[in-house]
Amino acid sequence: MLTLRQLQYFKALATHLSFSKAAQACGITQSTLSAAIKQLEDALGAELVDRTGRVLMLTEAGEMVLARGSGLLLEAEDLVQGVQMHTLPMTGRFRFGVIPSIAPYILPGLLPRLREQYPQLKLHLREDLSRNLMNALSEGKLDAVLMALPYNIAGYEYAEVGKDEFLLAVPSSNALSKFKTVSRDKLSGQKLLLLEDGHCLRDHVLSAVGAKMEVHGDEVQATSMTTLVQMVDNGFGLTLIPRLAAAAGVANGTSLCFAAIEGRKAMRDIGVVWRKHASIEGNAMLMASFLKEILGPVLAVK
Amino acid sequence: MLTLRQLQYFKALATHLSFSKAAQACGITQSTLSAAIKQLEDALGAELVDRTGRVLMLTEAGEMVLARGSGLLLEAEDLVQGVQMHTLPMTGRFRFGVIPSIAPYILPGLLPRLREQYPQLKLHLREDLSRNLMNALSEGKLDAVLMALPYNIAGYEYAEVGKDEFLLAVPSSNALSKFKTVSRDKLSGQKLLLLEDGHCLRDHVLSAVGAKMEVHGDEVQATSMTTLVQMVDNGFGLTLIPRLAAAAGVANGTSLCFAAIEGRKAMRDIGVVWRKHASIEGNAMLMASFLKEILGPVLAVK
DNA sequence: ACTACAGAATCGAAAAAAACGATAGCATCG
DNA sequence: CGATGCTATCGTTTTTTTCGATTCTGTAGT
Repeated sequence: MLTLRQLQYFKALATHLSFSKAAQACGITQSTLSAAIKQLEDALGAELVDRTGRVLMLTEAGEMVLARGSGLLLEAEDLVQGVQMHTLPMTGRFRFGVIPSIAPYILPGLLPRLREQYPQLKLHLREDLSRNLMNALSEGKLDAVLMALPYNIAGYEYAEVGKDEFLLAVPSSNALSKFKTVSRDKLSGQKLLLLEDGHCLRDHVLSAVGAKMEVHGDEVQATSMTTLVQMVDNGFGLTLIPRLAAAAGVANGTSLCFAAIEGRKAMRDIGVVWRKHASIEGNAMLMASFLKEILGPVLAVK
Repeated sequence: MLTLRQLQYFKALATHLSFSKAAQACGITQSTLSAAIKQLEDALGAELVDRTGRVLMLTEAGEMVLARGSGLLLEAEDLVQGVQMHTLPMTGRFRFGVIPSIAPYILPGLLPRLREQYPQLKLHLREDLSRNLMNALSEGKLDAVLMALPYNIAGYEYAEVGKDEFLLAVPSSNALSKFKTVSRDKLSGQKLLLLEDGHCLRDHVLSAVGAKMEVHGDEVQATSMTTLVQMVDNGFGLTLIPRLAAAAGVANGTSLCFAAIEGRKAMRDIGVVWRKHASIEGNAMLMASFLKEILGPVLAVK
């Protein structure tokens, strides 16, 4: 008879491609896992792994079982969560991914209030690039992601939290620093500093003003917004800073001046993303509206 | 920890709404089932059944678990089938539903050939009305259904086997019996005999010629095509018989004459239906093409 | 109100399954 | 031709499942 545990073990085996490593990862001995896999193979009437080669390989049937078995495990987990959620919303575990250009500027204000309003919620946080967070989301390793759009979230659910305006960050030495607002034309020829590749903020900033400005190559890519601010402060160029970060004081201790971009607003959408049909949906939406409330004063909520 | 067995037991409980009956149905004792349900409730952290009332009732959470749990069980079963199928097509169990207006006229020719070509296939047959077969299909109690269209099969997969022409069955005493073909106009005023309600053949025949003919009420509804043929033979009226049944000799021993309907062909589509994404798909399609081959000489395969 | 009854919960014992530790088998590689 | 790194297998221990018997509970009938 097929059991979920067998699938779980097999999934680990498929991930580690080693009986011993997989067993270790599952917290059982190799012999137990070996027996479980054999059971599974018996239940299915097919070999799932090819043990002949130098390295372990999944058979065609194995690939099939991995794909559908993973889905089954996800659904099973989701069923449990769904029931728990249904009985008591905003309790239990909530694994929340947040992108680096949001996390540091929102969490300090968020966590205490969240703990106050939903003391039962066990929040797990992970800060990473959008791409990695979305991967984790699809594999069921995260329940929801707080990220910035535009981003391809086809096949996912989305709840907007607010719109985050990009402000031009100018060192006081720069002539532009005396303006409250700056038109895109004035940016022509200015040097634009960006975060390193992979940060969605980089892409969003580029699409907001990139065409007008001179983008530097690899040598001047910052790994964090803090670094970026320092570089701007030292006259390496200009950059755009989300209002969220500016309001959180990312430029404290520098002489940076902020100016709004005139004309078509330069901004990104911030929102919560989760898997379709996931039973965490209730919590995700509650989290989104909670964030909206908190960020209302900061963001230009449309 | 959630297990598939718990879900299985819970599903039985939800069906029978009685611990003892469900246990009996599962082939276990009441105490075992009771314990399993308690385990499940612990794993999910919620009461699933309301034991207080006169009769057992599912809680809201229980309904949820039933719905999603059933899906999970279906998928699990499908996974097993899928792998078995993948390794060896046309082996193992194949639960096949066939409607009454097809089964008797096709099975005698089908079964021997099927056993010859696919000796490994364990065929389970069920003859019932389209509606009941489709219900069984959706609940995972059947793997595929051989039925006649038009019928609402939205959400299912379909492979056509062939087109089955309706022939006018006329007793030799009737003036129409001397024609090889009959136009619809000639049918005006003739009495039309039909199968009892629920048979799709009834609906198909009605839509083929019903407008032209005089349909009798409840008193002359036959419960099987054999009865219907006898009634026609005894002069109670006319009917349409699928070529499939005629070719199989449904009118043997009677003096019935068959005539084709002129003009727009009166016919039904015969095909195999199965659940979308079911791993039985390979077998279902093989079965369909096998049937097409066998029925080719009989049906007017377009 | 008391009793009888039906059905679910509980308990201890028995059976089955899972997990472990140690060891044997089997490739690959130096 | 060992040595090495893995997986399979075996006997034992531990845990889980199941059973049978009993107790408990709520309902209906007297």
